[in-house]
Amino acid sequence: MSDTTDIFQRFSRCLLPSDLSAEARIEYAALARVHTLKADCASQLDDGGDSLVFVGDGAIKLVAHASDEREQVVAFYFAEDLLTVPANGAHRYSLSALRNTNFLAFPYGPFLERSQGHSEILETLLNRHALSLKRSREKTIALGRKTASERLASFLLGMAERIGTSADAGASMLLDLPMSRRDIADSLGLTIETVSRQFSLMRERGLIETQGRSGVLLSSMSALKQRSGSLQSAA
Amino acid sequence: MSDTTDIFQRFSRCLLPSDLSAEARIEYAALARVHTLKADCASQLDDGGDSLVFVGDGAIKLVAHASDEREQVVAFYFAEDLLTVPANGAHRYSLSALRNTNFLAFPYGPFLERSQGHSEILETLLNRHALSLKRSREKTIALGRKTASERLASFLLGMAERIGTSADAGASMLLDLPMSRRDIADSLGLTIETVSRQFSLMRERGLIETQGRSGVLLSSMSALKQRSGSLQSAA
DNA sequence: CGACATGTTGATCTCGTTCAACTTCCGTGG
DNA sequence: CCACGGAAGTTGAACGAGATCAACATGTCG
Repeated sequence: MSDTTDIFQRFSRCLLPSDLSAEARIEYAALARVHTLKADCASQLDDGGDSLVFVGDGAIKLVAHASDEREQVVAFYFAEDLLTVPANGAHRYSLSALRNTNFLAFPYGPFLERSQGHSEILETLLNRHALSLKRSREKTIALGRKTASERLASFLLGMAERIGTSADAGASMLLDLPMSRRDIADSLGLTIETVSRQFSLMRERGLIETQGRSGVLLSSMSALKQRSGSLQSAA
Repeated sequence: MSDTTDIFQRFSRCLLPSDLSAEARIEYAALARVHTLKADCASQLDDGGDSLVFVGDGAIKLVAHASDEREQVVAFYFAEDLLTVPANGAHRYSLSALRNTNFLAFPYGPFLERSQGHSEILETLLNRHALSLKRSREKTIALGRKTASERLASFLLGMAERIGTSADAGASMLLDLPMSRRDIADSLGLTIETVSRQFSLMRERGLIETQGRSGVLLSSMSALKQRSGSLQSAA
């Protein structure tokens, strides 16, 4: 879909200041490594340091591997998202593509050095980090204190916000989920069976309709919000 | 302990560049609000936007309130830590002191505006955000995929890193925990009873010794790491 | 020293897991 | 275009880690 120059241009357009010099752009390009990942393929990309990743198109999951074959999906990312992949510490992190995906990876340290004094870039990075942190905290709340059905409701609402297409004036939304039930389970700290059962329950209750493996119609956003275990006032 | 000027000076020393002009410092000071919180007291501090908080001394917890009386401790913070408190969205956030605490609160937006063009400050903020994000992700892994005993082991190791005092050459460490069993439970997504039982189990297994409510001696850091559900190689 | 919060321990229950069988979806090749 | 096969998803039954309910112990502060 995108070739090498396309994706860097997209990055450039999304994240670099419009008045940045051509030389500076070239310096960033020199740091970037283009990755193309087919669906279901994983990428390690630990160069002895953190990585900064810009998603060109497609969809990926950031996975943390705890000790023995236990996987936790830390987050999902889509086109134009920016994320950091930690170097391997207490847990091993990897990126996997949910569908065919192109992304750009920068070594985090050198990227920051190159950005010394470029406030606009730093500010953009800061905002993206803040967004990641906010989402990570929401996830903490879900995993720490919510039931299986609340977690799934929160998940669907979160996905609707990011990749949903709105149907009748926002009362309902349509989702085309790129991730499998296993991915959802690994993201919500549940098993595939529990996720599947919760999908069925929601279907029975008329909250959602499903179409094939990936299509989900959120029939009533407000009802879903009520069942997501969040504050009522935020509905 | 600290008075108003003390805490701003500490902030200034920790986070502002050493070559920053006196005028600029005064501008930051004008944005800051000093808060003094007695142990067990909470502070809302939602001025219609996110807040940036610098902890002068003491210890605080960032708490998210899900719907009905369910609380999740999102993170603990100690002296010289910097954190963001999200404005109320899907969940309501508040800060509570674990012991008497002084902290500085800035409105996030204005702080950033004031920092326009000050790369050093932005970079510092960026690093602090990255640290918060890393910790939040570790927590996600713990809450998503670890057992009660692994969660407690991870928690104790994390606390040792931040507020522990090392005994015999690092093989064991001493902790003076400022938070109650309830706080620990709310942080780990467990109940106080489960946390208490896990403490007892660890004591029986010789992994820790406890002294009163807050004293914990981590007798064997390496054994604890093995039981924390992390990668072996990272031990 | 005494009172009451905080913490511990025990018995029972429950939500989500595990193990297992079955069904549906979807890509592939005839 | 359809039929086949395997992967993904669903459903059921039994189990278990942690929750809940309840009683008791201990630490800390007045």
